[in-house]
Amino acid sequence: MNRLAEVPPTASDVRGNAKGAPAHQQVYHHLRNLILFGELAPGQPVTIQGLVAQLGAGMTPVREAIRRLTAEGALEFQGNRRVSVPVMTPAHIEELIFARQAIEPQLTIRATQRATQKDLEALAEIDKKLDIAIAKGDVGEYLKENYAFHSKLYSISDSPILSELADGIWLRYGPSLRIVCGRMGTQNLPDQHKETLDAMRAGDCDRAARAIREDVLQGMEQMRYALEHAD
Amino acid sequence: MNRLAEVPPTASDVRGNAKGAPAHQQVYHHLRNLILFGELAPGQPVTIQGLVAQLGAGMTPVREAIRRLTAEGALEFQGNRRVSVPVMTPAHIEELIFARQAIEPQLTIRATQRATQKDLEALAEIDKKLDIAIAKGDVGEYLKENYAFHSKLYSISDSPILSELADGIWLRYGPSLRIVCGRMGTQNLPDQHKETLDAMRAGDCDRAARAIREDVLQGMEQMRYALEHAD
DNA sequence: CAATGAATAATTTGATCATATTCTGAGCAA
DNA sequence: TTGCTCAGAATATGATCAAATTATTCATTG
Repeated sequence: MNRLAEVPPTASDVRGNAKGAPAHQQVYHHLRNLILFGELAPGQPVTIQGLVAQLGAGMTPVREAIRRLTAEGALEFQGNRRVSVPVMTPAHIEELIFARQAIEPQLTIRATQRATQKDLEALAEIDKKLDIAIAKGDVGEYLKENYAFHSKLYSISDSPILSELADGIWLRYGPSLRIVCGRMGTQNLPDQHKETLDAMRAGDCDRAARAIREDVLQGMEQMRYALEHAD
Repeated sequence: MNRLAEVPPTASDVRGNAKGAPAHQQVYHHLRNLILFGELAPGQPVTIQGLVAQLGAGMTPVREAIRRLTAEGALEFQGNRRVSVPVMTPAHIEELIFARQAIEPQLTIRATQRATQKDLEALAEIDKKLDIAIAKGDVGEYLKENYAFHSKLYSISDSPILSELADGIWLRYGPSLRIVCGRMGTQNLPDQHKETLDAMRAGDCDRAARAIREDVLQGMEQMRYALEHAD
């Protein structure tokens, strides 16, 4: 008993996977969301047997999910065969800043070229929810909607490889982002989304790219600053 | 019997891992090299049981290795639960070109800043072997040494995240690169390595970055051309 | 006598495998 | 064409083995 499929949806309501999906995918998505939205703290060890107990899944699916996340950089080997959530260092942030500002503007350009009316409306919708989350000071909701905005942008761009890269990068700073936001609240958060949307509506690739680049840089610099003044 | 550890080294001589490493890592590295150096053709299906038989490993390690490579984009799910080596499309190349020319120059800049005399000598050594391989028309050797050169550059840069990204990208076009080189031989291959080395010796970051960018672009454009005139 | 620390026992966790179950797609019958 | 059956392949499980960490013991020393 207590299989994953039988767990009540409230406990393990995992977004982004069908009910009938293979267990290893469900575990993967569950764990991924945990990491992406900061449910797991940096440095926290992730044990196979712990997840087996927590999710009511078998060892093999859990194992595979962990390998996958490890390959994506969302988890890291600790030399001895344990895995844990990576801790962010200034050097890591440096690299992530470069990678994001190199990739995301390009995705935005492509998205601008391909966006339909429907796409723009969907983005606007997400951005509205984001504003509400900020106004309410709801950090968890902010993280989800902010990710949703960028993620939607990726999917519009119709660039699977670059999207995957961007997604992978996002996964790497999820845990730390949560910590930073938790400390600073939702005020002073970057939001160049409206400028981005305006530019996209006008079909102005370069302006949209610049806006996203600005959004990315502001967010990352803020995170860097917060982490440097943490300990 | 017939465990991985007991197989004679000739059969499954897997580079880049210690003897005592866990089986899933050994399988991973083995399969990775197979893909990286074009032993597996694009489109070719990769079955779990096939690898179990071929490598003399158990199912679980093979399974994990496949998940990891899939996460890295070196293999892809085919919807139904088959896995195969991805085929390169013009759209994919487009994305890979952008990603490489965005990331590798930055890695080169960092490598130039950090390179010791020893590092430069190691690079020169690899480049010499590369020249020999080209002269001999040995495609397999060319692929290995060319990868070795860039890989060494990554490691000098001391930028783990960007290096991992670059490595992942490399993994995606390995199979196709093999095909292209097999068809065209080793003539007319790009080699801005000497220019890169010169610039690095002089500590000229920008010149080194430009040289690598040129190297990358030449190689990728050649591949694009070859693939477009393939079918 | 208390404190330290090396040696070892106990426990936790990871790695692997054999096996049972489920799923897919090809071949065949209606 | 549509539906059914079945072989083969993927998925999942729990048992077993191995490694590593933690706890404990006990002799030695200040």
